[in-house]
Amino acid sequence: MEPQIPKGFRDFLPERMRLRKRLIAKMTDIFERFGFEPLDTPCLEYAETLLGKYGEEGDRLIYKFQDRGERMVALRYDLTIPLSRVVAMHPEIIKPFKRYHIAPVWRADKPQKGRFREFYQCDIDIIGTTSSYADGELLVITYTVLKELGFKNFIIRINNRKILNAFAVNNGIGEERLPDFLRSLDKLDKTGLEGVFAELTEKGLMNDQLRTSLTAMTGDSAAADHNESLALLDSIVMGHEAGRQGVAELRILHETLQASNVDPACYRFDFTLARGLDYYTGPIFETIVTEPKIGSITGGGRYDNLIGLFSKETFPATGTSFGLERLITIMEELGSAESKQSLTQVLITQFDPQLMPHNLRIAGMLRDAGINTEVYFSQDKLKKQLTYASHKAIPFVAILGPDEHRDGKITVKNMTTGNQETILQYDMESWFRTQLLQP
RNA sequence: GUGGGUGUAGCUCAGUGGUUAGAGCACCAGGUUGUGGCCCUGGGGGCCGAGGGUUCAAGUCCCUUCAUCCACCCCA
Repeated sequence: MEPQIPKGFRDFLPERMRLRKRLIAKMTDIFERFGFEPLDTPCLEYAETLLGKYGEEGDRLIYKFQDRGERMVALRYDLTIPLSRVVAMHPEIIKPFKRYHIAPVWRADKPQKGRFREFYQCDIDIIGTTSSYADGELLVITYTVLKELGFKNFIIRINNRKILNAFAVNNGIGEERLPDFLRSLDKLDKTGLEGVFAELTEKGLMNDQLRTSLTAMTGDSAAADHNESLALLDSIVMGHEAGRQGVAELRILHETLQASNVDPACYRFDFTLARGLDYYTGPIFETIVTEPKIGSITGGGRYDNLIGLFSKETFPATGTSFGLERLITIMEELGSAESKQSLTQVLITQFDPQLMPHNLRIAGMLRDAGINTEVYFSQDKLKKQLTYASHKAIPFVAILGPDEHRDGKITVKNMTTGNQETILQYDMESWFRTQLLQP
């Protein structure tokens, strides 16, 4: 039969897998540095747990089916709802609860560049505090991760749902039309002000006051100075108490970023950021990269009411998510991806089947010394064995022939330089150690 | 869900309706019976995505279908 892989799903061959593992290790390291702890949950949830949490479009994209007990189950759509369920089921968890979760999620979407049906999210969330310093910390972590991965041209866009609400109220848009309004506003980057006006008109949301306000707002939305941007935001929430509070929260984010030495060029208070999910209640943020056009690479925000859906108590919460596949796509396009070198450090060639026990013994010694070692299994010509090492980019080869064996020696070869020497087996470990330390 | 592009060797792609469908790279073997990369020689590989149609003749034209990529919607 014809081998096939489901549409939108992918195999990760070793070369790519090495990069993925390295990235995940890096993020894990940073998350733990900030005091986050790991969590994992099942890939399957009851459908009712997920449905109705992501809006209409979200429900359509959830993979769902019946299990043998005829219950509707669904593959998780993100990591936030499972987290909410966990927190609601375990009220004893000490707050604030800071957890990270790196795992695949599934969406029955139509695949595209940088978009798949199975993809990894890397989430960090802080449950149980309303402090804006928590939101600020998420942004500092976002910055740290991208910096340490070697990213240069990225901008963290920051806004607050409270400000958007205030703006809508002040400009005659009813609460029930807010999601519609936000969706149109979010397209400003793509379609420009005229495009947004056109779409708002089509939706019947357009009015003169709105036109004036939006024109005024977006005119200098690219204000270089963050204090100016914040002042501008103040002016649009005029007379709206929750809106004022929203700006105050952003001031704390700004304070946090400044005190953490985050490059001011890497973030922006951006009134036009809306984000799709309905459940955000406070600060929202996402990161865009300018070089390869690929959409956002991180996204998140505060969702103080979500966990309440699963519990009598309410839990304030804030979180953000990194798109692993998109980070990788960018790293590959920018050429900062991993070298092709094998993880195997030494290949022990087979000279004579009679000597295999000695090959195995030597391999064991090297492995005990922490050196990744493989033995060649077949009795092929030495030429072929070296070709194998060469093609797999294994940096060192050890040859044990009858001559070496007789003298208790071994021939060791550096495949990069081509140099080789015959040394005592006793000295082998320190020889490799010295060589491996060199760049 | 809507609209476009592309399907020829493992990969990247040539191929004016007209013999037996090609190239580069990759792969295998030999040149070298204890030594990879460079070079030379040779070799294996293809239902030209699938199905139907037009034609004396189809990789090439038409229709259908599938796959894939891109854009929209939405999103990481």
